[in-house]
Amino acid sequence: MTNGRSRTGTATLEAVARAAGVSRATVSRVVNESPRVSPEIRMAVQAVVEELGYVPNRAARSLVTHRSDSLAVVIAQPAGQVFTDPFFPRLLRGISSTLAARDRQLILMMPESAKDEQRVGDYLIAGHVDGAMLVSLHEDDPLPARLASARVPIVMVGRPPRGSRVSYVDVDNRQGAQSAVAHLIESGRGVIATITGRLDTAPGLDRRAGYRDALLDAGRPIDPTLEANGEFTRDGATAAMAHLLEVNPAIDAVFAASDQMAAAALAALVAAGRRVPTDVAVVGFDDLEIATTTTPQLTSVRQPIEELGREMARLLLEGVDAAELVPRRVILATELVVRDSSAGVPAP
Amino acid sequence: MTNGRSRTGTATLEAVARAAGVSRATVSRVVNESPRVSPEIRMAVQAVVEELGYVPNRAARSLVTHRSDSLAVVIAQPAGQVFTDPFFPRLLRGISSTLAARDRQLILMMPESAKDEQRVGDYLIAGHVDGAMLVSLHEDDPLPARLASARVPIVMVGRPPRGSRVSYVDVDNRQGAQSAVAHLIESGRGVIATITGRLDTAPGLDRRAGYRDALLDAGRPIDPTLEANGEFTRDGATAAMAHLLEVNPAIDAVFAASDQMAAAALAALVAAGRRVPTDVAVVGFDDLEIATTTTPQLTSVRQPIEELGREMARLLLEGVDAAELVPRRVILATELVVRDSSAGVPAP
DNA sequence: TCCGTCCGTGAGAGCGCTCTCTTGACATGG
DNA sequence: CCATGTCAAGAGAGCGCTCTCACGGACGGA
Repeated sequence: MTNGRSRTGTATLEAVARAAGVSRATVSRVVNESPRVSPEIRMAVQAVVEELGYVPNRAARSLVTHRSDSLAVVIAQPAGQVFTDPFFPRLLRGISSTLAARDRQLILMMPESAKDEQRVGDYLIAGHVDGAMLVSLHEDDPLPARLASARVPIVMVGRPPRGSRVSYVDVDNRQGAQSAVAHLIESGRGVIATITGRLDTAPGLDRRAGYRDALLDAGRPIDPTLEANGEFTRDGATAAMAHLLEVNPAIDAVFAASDQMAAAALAALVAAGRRVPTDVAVVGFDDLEIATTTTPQLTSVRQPIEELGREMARLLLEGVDAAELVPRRVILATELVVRDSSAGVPAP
Repeated sequence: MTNGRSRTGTATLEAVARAAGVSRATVSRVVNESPRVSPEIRMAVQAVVEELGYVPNRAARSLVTHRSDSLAVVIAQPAGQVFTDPFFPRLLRGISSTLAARDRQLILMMPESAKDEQRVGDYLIAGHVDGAMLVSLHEDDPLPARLASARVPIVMVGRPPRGSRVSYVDVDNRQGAQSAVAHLIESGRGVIATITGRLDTAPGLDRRAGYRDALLDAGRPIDPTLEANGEFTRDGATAAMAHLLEVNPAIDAVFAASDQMAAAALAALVAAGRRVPTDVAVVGFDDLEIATTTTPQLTSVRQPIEELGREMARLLLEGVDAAELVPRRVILATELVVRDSSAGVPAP
């Protein structure tokens, strides 16, 4: 103790062993739930552990097992980008809940520069953690490959680009979009447009694909003039909506690939004199808070974000225990939340 | 290695010492930047360290130093409560940046139940971390006291209740509110109301106090009928606004203790046929995204959240190194961001 | 009854590091 | 010239744990 303050929890294996009249090894077995201990001794030792408030020293354990029992979460947010929605907290919560249940530590790393990220890589490769969860890396980030070649188990969130061989967890963007558009079709909408997200991202592409799926499923044609790129931004969506109305005034429904864009589209529609949902129905994606603050409230596709986190952690723990690194993936279903913006049937 | 996979970074102090032809102790001195090493030997050892890619084993170091070089962040979000704003990510980012710069690890813990929190406490007290940052605990949470009595250095965010003797970092809510209201006064508003937050919270009280300060500073009286409790909720603010208009129809400005409430108040004003900002000016607090999505955009008080995080980490690191636990506090200034909702001068 | 087997338990090594103590080289002062 | 001081460097103990191996008693079959 360099600072002169004492810590509790000072009980050691040795102390417990002495108090219980057994050897260190036996206490270790009890603590680690080895079956090779007789019931009586187990009970006796557990009692002493309880009494002394013994907590294993992770450092000592780690030193010999070469396991740290801690997993890293790397959130590499592109420089300066703001956190505009509660995605990260919810994801972290999911991850945290799984790790806590398995008695693992969550080490959070948020590199802000390329240099930071280099350091993060060094750290992870040095074996200080048993594995890492990678969130929100840009497409050409070298970290996944670096970790993979150092044989550090990793799990990513979101479908990785270029079919790289890593484990990942994702939301079923395609099916989510499909169900949203199917809902519009079922509720009687005739001319359904979409405002797509950035088409160099997996969600952007997948959500457009889901939109097309739904149309084709219903035997309708794909009309390129009903698709406009909103770049996942508010301004992009405003422009896209205006463009769509101009090219195709008969539009009576819009599926936007994000709630942000849906909100902007809604405003643009109102500005253009359309009534929502009477004249035009609007559906978003993500089910953020903004979906409930617009008038009317937005129908949207809800993502199971906490579960995404839980699955990431679970997958990673499996990977850590596995003898070999076999890439695995988990795709989670979404849920359509119907609100006023898609209610009613269009006027005849 | 239980899983048969090898790790890099296997170089040990011993290996470096052998390669450099010195003793382990000398390498240790070089690595830990002890001045008691001759320049030549230092250089030689550093070269070998570089060459072998040696990275100290934290577990081994921790075992002898009784320091973990890791700090916990405990986010105890009241059960089920949603994360509606980007406060946590930004705070974490600030914390992370300071810790990374000092080569410390950030261990994130998000207890979801009382049982979880008990475990978190056990963990922290067991000495696995050098200190803890506590975020968003409810007022009667036993954790701070528990940690304090176990002599675990802690720092909290937000003024703690009942003048307890812990270090904390906070935003100057009072001054922030004061500047917002002063701005309304300066721009010619005559009857300024406030929608307060929950008055059992420090921010709720402090922001109301700031509102009153500004009025008194301008030589105006405090009129209780101009204060209505919005409970920090949208619905509460809607009701509060309606009530204020009823009691005092001459209102030409409203200071709401949060952007959420300001947005609701704005909607209520519009619904009541008032023009914003022509008839009534509206100012919020927090400067969340919502402040820029309303029409007109909201003037608001911006909090330096990243800096809050940085200060927390800095304060905690100081506390860890200190010989004694002396509670310290840091109060950060806010910044008024003027937008359209408070523009112009009221109609005569 | 004797031997082989099984299994609960203990002894002891050693994980990689820090830190105290010791050693020895060299400079300085009486 | 020797006592003394200074300082770089090494030797070695030991942090708290796990894990292998050895041991000894119980048990079953011949």
